[in-house]
Amino acid sequence: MKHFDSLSEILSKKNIKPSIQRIKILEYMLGCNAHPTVEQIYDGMRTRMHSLSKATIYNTLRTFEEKGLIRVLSLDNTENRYDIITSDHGHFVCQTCKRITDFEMSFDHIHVEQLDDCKINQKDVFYKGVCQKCLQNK
Amino acid sequence: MKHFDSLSEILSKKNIKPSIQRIKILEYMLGCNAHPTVEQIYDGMRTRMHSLSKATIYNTLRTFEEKGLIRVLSLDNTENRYDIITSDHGHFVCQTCKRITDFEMSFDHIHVEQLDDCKINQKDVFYKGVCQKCLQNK
DNA sequence: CTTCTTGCAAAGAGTTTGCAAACAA
DNA sequence: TTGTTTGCAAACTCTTTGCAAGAAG
Repeated sequence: MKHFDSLSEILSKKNIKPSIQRIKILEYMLGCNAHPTVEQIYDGMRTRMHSLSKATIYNTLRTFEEKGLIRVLSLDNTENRYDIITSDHGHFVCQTCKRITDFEMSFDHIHVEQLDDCKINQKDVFYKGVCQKCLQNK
Repeated sequence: MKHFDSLSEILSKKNIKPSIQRIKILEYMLGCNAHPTVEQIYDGMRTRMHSLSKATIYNTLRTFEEKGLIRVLSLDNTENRYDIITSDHGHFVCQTCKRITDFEMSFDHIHVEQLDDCKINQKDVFYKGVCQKCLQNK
């Protein structure tokens, strides 16, 4: 199976029609292990795709989110960051360099009795602070 | 000790000069056990305080955040929500009614080795889903 | 007097939307 | 054809900022 086909299949399985733009954006998100902003996606993709509109990126990312392909990280009401959903993990946000690092953690043993009657769709853990690199550069 | 004095003292202890507006906003935040938006604070306070500017609320809340009095919950890049900092707790966000409920949880036993070299200032846990009430109303 | 705070209006940042053209089924 | 997606520009929402007037010490 070719690379391109598999991307296309990921989309189809989620009931997203696989347009070129959507495939390329998915490819970008999978290849990029940061947590890019729309701006970064836009800049990063324009080298290879000349006519791509930010509106399309916004729309595509929203579609992806609705279908459960990505997670939107809204950290401080500035730019959103986007994260391909893989396994359970927490996010560490460096308040200095704004970089986000994933860290492994399982949510299984965090049981909250108080929420037994609610339907829980998503669990997010954010730690905020200063990363090692920025601590050293002070 | 009078009520007003104690509010004023809370601010002074955090090195925030206790202006009328700041005291009133603090009072509102303490009395309100929701997680209000700026709009809600504005509406809620105007009944008792006629000349109050939104800019002042924004500025005050930012000051409060910087001094560690409140926490800003940026959930989806729409309006921010503001939370008086008390003890450790998680937040459950109902995606239907948008209400936020606190739930008790301690972060102590969640140790992440990977982050040992980082300075962690804040830990946030968000669960998102549908609350009991909204599940019933379907 | 000097400094900090308030309130208004304007500016700014990020995101969404309306619509015509392009594309796909 | 018929419906969906794209791309541009304009609109929109929330937040911040500049500045003059006011309050506090």
